[in-house]
Amino acid sequence: MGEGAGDCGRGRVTLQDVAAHAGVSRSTVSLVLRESPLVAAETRERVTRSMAALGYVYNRGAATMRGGRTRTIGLLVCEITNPFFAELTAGVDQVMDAAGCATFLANTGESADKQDRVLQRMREHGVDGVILCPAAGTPASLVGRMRDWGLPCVQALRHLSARDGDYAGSDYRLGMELVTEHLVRLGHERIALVGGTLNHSAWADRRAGFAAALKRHGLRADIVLRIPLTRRAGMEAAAALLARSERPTAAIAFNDIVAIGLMLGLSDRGVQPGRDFAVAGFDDVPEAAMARPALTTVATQPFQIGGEAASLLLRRIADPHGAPERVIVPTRLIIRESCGAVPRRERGRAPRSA
Amino acid sequence: MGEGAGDCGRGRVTLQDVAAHAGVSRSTVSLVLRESPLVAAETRERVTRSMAALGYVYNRGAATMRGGRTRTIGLLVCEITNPFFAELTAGVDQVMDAAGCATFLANTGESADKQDRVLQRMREHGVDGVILCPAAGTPASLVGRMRDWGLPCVQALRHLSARDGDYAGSDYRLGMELVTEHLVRLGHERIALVGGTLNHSAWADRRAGFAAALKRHGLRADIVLRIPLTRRAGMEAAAALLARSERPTAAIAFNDIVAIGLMLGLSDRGVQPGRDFAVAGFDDVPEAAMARPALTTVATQPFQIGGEAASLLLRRIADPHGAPERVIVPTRLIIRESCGAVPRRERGRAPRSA
DNA sequence: CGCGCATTTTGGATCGATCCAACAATCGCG
DNA sequence: CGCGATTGTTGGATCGATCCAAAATGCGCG
Repeated sequence: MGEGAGDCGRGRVTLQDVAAHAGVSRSTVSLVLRESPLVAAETRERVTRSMAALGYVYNRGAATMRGGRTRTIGLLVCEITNPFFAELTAGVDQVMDAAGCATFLANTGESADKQDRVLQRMREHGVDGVILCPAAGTPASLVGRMRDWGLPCVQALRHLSARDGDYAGSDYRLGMELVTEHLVRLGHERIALVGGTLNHSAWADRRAGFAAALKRHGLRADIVLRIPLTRRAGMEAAAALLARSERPTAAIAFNDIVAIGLMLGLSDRGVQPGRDFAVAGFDDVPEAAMARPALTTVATQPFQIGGEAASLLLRRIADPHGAPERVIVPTRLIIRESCGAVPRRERGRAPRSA
Repeated sequence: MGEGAGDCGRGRVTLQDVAAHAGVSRSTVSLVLRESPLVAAETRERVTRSMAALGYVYNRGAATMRGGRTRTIGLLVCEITNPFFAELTAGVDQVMDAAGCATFLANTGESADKQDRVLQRMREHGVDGVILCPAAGTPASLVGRMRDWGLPCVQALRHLSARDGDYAGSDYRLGMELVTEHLVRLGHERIALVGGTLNHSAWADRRAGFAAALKRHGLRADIVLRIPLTRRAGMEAAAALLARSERPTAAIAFNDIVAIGLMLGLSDRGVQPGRDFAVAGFDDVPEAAMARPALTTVATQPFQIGGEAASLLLRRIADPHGAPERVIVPTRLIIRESCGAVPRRERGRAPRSA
């Protein structure tokens, strides 16, 4: 069917074909495509009809060659199966879709090697910019290297250097101070921090907030466990916590997943979280409200962070030489049941959260 | 630094520049790039060094124009924040990364409109193919339309027509028969099915399996609830289940998230899942093994499905006119505690699963 | 009518890599 | 030495859209 250009499908309709069909020149069709006010209404109408009739598809690759942008960005996350990164991704997608940009996704799996490889590939594809959740072990020099490449980059959730480059994330430090203060107010003096095995800013910030809050009250921040960030590892960490000589009465986990595992491990050992032991999480994933007891945690709004990171990247692409920005999405302490009763015995049972 | 081509960064190094630096022609550099055996070892060496010295980046867009593939594919998922789709995405990423392809991700949010828009955009970017988890309400004609476009497409998890086009997914029907049989064997006669609000093949298949298994035993499949696929809706569905005149003794949920919500709702109402009421899930997300009681469910291995979908798409791109394939990843019934005791009273407490 | 001016339209050059046919260099061998 | 085969290398044309300077068109007005 149609102009009989090729044999069987790969005969793509070009702007030239549309021009011939509408009886105008390539240039005019190009102007119509880009909604230039220069073309007469009647001509525009005719060309538009020809495009529809031939089933024309814009070839963005060809357009790019003549010096333009690709309207394409890259998103590198550490672990897409982590709901936290999945939410971030959804936020990025929403903003980028609205801006008419397509997003390359790559799951680095915390491997700096894969991250390098993927970044290289995205460069070859000519992405206009990148949103990067740096894998643990990424050298801080990467930011400078990307600047040399002329590739706009927004770091998200984690950053390689405290002052360098664009960044969107939460104030983990403040969030951690909030929960820690909360536990101290409830009377806890021996509070454990249960973190991941990897070193990156999201961990350093949490740890700093934890230490700062305890220090303010003359308490020591010396109970720190480092375990894989899985439900199961959290469950197993309960034993380690209970076995300590000076047994802690509360624990704050790096994230909700670990906190929920921790609660399970505690109750499996006859220690009821929220009554015999306080547990707090971080992130406020949907699961947290549904846990039993419902989990006290710090909301970090990853979807919003994703949206902010995307908007910031679009701004940076439009103005590559602008001053670096750091967008901090506020955290909120969400008080539920899991830190409820300790150390005073509570009256009956804690109220259900809505 | 370097050749001083442009003013401040956008002066990209081209193949021509490399050629000049190495004292050969464009064509030779191009051959080196594509690892042709035609180039002399000494020349190859020299060119390689020049590329490194100038910081050359391959421009895949330009290469594409001359008729080649983009080495780019599109992945359209319904809801990336659903762990099931996130796992699928990770599986796709793994295979595509290994094949040197970049993946455009789009989150359609079950909107056929957004799906159309995104598909169009991906066509403009010249993707070599698409992995599509069709949004609910997608017209079955889409498969044919994509064929007309000459755009290879693998449907994943859901399909628009039972026989048309390439597909990778689980055998939901068989999986559902397995759980249903399991519950019947345990003595249940009034079993509820708790599904989502949307109509698509993943629901139709489950429902068919449920009905078939019950019919084999002369039981009626008439208790079917349709609720949003969230933990909270599952929790609220417990009330509806318990309120029915002929109260069911067991329920199978569309997925684990709903099942876990259901269990919470039941125990909040004093009905202990696994003892007073049997609950089964679907998918086997990590959370299922950690729930209390641990959830009996059907493992569907979304990561593997993603990998299979990606491999199939690569095959289809290599051979666009090959016969359609349907890859079915087997399901497994995972028996844990949540269907334990009913209807006979059980001795003591169910054993903990490892 | 011819000129200036505003409005539309146009063809050639261009982006950066690939394809292809042709060419240069080297070698074996009768 | 001449010829064909083999091995390396090359320049011109090409992909499809955009940029730009220039041309065509229409219109008002002295």
